Amino acid sequence: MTQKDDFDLREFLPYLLNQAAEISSQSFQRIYKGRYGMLRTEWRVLFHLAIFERMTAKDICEKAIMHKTKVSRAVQRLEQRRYLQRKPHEKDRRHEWLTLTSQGRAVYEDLRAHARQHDQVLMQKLSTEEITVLRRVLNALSRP
Amino acid sequence: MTQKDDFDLREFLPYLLNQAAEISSQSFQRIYKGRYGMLRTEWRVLFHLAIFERMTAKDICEKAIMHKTKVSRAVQRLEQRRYLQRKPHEKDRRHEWLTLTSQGRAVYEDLRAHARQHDQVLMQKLSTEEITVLRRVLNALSRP
DNA sequence: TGGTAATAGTTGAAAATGTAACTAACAACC
DNA sequence: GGTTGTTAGTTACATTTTCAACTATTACCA
Repeated sequence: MTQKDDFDLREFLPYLLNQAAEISSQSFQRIYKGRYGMLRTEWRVLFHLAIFERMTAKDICEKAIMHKTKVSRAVQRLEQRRYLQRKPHEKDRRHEWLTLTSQGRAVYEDLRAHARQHDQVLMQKLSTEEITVLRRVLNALSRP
Repeated sequence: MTQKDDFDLREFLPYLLNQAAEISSQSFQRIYKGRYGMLRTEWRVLFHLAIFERMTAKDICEKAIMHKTKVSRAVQRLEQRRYLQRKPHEKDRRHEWLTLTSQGRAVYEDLRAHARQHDQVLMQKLSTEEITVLRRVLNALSRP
């Protein structure tokens, strides 16, 4: 199994990004899955609602760059677990306001602590400057 | 929809990495899916076989950090399309050597050209130094 | 040697995701 | 005001992925 071709996968950004995303997500996944049986889509929605307090599904789609069916299903599951509530939108009844329940917020706060800790561990592999550059670059690449 | 919590998702690495990986993969996906009806797992296996010439499924699992069932199914589909061949492993008949057919290699070469081009476009958003740092950092984060 | 454990890879069922069609509410235009 | 188009969100179905169980082969070791 010796390398033959000169194309190096380790320089191909979509590949590298996926690999790094996959690996760096795994230990956090064990936490939200293990403690609350949650999926990736679900913690993302939960975090957005905690941070922005009140959003419609559409808002979440845009902020999190998730497809509306993913958001719809994540919202359903979070509602079933009583982590969020839907409230009617007075002006436009096509929308629904979504907010976390106190139970949902408690889950968020627990997960947030783990997220911070998880990030610390990841960042130990990097220098301060690398972290700055990485965040800037990833934000740039995240805009289509 | 105003920000309430002080936790910033745009600093949380697993989130950022996923976002960037997702976005940057999309346009490449259109290529391998559109031209060859391939899945992400499949181009990854194809590329590994092209680069390393001869591998077992296990080798691919390790290099690409993919689960063995994913690899197994990708191999099946690539075999059906006559992009790869299986050959018996003389020493240990639990293994199989996998190699690309000339047809598979042609597909690879086509996709490789698109991959390079795709990477060029992505990198236009970044400075030379940022690219260097990014690659180094992503490689570091890709090791569990 | 024989019996147990480990490994490479496959398969089937369940879970999750993607795609497209759908409903309900609003907007715009005549 | 009624017709047509648009938007938010849901649902149904097909495709993919995950998880656990399975086969076949080799390794270990008493």
